[in-house]
Amino acid sequence: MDSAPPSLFSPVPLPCSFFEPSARIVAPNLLGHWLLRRTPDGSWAGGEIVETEAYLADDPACHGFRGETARNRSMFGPSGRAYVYFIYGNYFCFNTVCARPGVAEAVLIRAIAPTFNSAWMRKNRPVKHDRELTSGPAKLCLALGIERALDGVELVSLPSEVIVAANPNRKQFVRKNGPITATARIGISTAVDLSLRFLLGGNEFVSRRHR
DNA sequence: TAAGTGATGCAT
DNA sequence: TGCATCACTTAA
Repeated sequence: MDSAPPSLFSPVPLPCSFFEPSARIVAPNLLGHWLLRRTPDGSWAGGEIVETEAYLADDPACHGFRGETARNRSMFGPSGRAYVYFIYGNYFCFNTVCARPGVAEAVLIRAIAPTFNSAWMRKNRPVKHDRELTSGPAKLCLALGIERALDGVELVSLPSEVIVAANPNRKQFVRKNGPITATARIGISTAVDLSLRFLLGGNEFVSRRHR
């Protein structure tokens, strides 16, 4: 099904309009679509998004809640771009920017299935089992080589280093791994009661400890 | 369960 | 300028 040779694979990026609604809407809609990273040989690595979190403009847990800074600038830009930030002195996390310019909303990608070019991802992040490869927000950034240089890049344009592409078989993927469930978000200390984490509980690559 | 890691942002 | 905090991971 999803195992076509990466070099023959021509993904179609999701359109800008996909990311224009509130992150609350976009976050569940992203489940089952593809997060893809261009590799040095021009092929694609990545896989199906299986866990997301929405961060909203009026949400104290959102990095943009207290206004624009150098760090969160991309969140205030147009939708369909990446917001990549550095955290805990070691790691990067990857978001898709949503809503219109000036409105700081984004979707944190917390886990993907390592469907395409997992050999390349394992070079970036050596692990015993594929299960550990991309089952967390910083894990997938390591596996895909996502770092600060990719902050702000267009996710809707094929020449980009990172894109979010339409999975033509999304419906089947969601049916097989779903239903989509919503829970509280992970690792935050404010707005802990909001149900803005979305996941496909039947998929083994959902982040481990918080299934 | 806790330590590691350093940028970030707000208080001083 | 200083310091608490942090949308995490790993080793134990």
